[in-house]
Amino acid sequence: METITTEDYIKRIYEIENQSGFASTSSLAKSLDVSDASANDMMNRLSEQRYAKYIPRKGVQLTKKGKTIALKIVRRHRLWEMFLVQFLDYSWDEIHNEAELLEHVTSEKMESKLDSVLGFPKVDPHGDPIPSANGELPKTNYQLLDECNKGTSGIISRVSDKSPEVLQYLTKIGLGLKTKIHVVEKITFDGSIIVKANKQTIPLSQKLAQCIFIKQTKVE
Amino acid sequence: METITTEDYIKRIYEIENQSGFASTSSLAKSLDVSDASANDMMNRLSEQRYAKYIPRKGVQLTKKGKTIALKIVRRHRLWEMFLVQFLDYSWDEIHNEAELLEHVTSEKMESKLDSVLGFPKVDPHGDPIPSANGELPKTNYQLLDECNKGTSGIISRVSDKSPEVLQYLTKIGLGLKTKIHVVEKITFDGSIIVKANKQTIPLSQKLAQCIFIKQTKVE
DNA sequence: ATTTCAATTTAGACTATACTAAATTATATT
DNA sequence: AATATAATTTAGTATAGTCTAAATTGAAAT
Repeated sequence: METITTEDYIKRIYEIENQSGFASTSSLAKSLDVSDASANDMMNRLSEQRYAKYIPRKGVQLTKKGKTIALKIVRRHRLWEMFLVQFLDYSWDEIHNEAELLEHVTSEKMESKLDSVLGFPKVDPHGDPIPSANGELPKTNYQLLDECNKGTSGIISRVSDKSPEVLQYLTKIGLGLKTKIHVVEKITFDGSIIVKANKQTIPLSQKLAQCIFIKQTKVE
Repeated sequence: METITTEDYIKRIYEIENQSGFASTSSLAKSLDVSDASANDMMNRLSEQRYAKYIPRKGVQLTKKGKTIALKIVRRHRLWEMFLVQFLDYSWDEIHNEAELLEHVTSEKMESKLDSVLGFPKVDPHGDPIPSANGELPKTNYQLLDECNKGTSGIISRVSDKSPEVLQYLTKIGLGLKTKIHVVEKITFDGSIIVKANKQTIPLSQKLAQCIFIKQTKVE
């Protein structure tokens, strides 16, 4: 059976692996804020217990067993986030850390009751897809705002950064899920991007534009 | 800061202490299903950290610090139980173990949001009083059914046993919180008690009658 | 007063997780 | 090819929790 710690590692490996194919010792250590030695240790243990395949000096990749756990936890995390927003009146910038704890104390029964009272949602309050009970992840077809050309229109559909600062800032400037935006200008100098939304013209740094996904309505 | 384990010990000490004044090594060990040695160990650690006063060969008693923690956890436990029943459609026999986990991952914010969406409840689904945010326990004035005389009438207001078996059995024979009952007969032979409820005559073992508290409406 | 038995405590060992410091290896640069 | 740098691994140690087995203590019964 998995401990909270191993669940956290597994989930993090899953996330890193999705981005770069392998979770290296140092990426994992940095991401979980532990020493490289600790991460290395855990990689060995996870590999012994067949949650991950360990390729020395390269990193780990989850096995099927590991991936199943990861998706379970991601599912629970996202269901809880929905729940906090819809039933406890939380806002999208306050939920990540709470769900980070709740995800580890969720029974099958609770998971399915949550799912049901929420009306079987497909995405969470940040637009992240919620894996199904049997571990399937709905495919989405979003475009990174940073990669959209001038003239593109779309609807904000996902924000990948979960830090309160970023989410609060977006709220402050009037951007949230479902907001319609239009790319007015791309500044080559610093990669920033100027969009129109809610009848306002808003400049976004490149870094910010790299956290925002839109569903395109018009391609230029 | 408290770990989940120490929180569990503290809560259990609180419960045992309320019943018998002291939590002894063996009572604690038995109740938490650990060895006497482990319980003894923890008693020492809790005492070092000033959660409890340890009287050798006698047992522990919570300090003010310890009692504050205990009440916090009890509060969270009972709020979650309410929540599971009211929002997730759980029944009273399914909630104890779930709340046992949730109570340890509950922030101040979550606690107060729960309290508020529930309408600041005073008791949980088993009739147990919910400590207030500043650690006060509403006083109740209930009578143990086992101690009621023939002729007494009242309303079931609290069930102290939290095991699914007992709670399911009560449900099955038509007894729950708010059920009106009347003591028809007390059998000296085995201590059992015969009550009338929902127009039915129901025999209850002494052991069962010792789990049920009523609010008296008529004393004989 | 002594014995006996149950409860308590101590001793020693194990696991999971973390750390720091040192050693090793791989990669990139000259 | 030789070296410098960065990443990884190993070694050794710490802490919180668990256990079993042995030693101690206290209280009840003879």
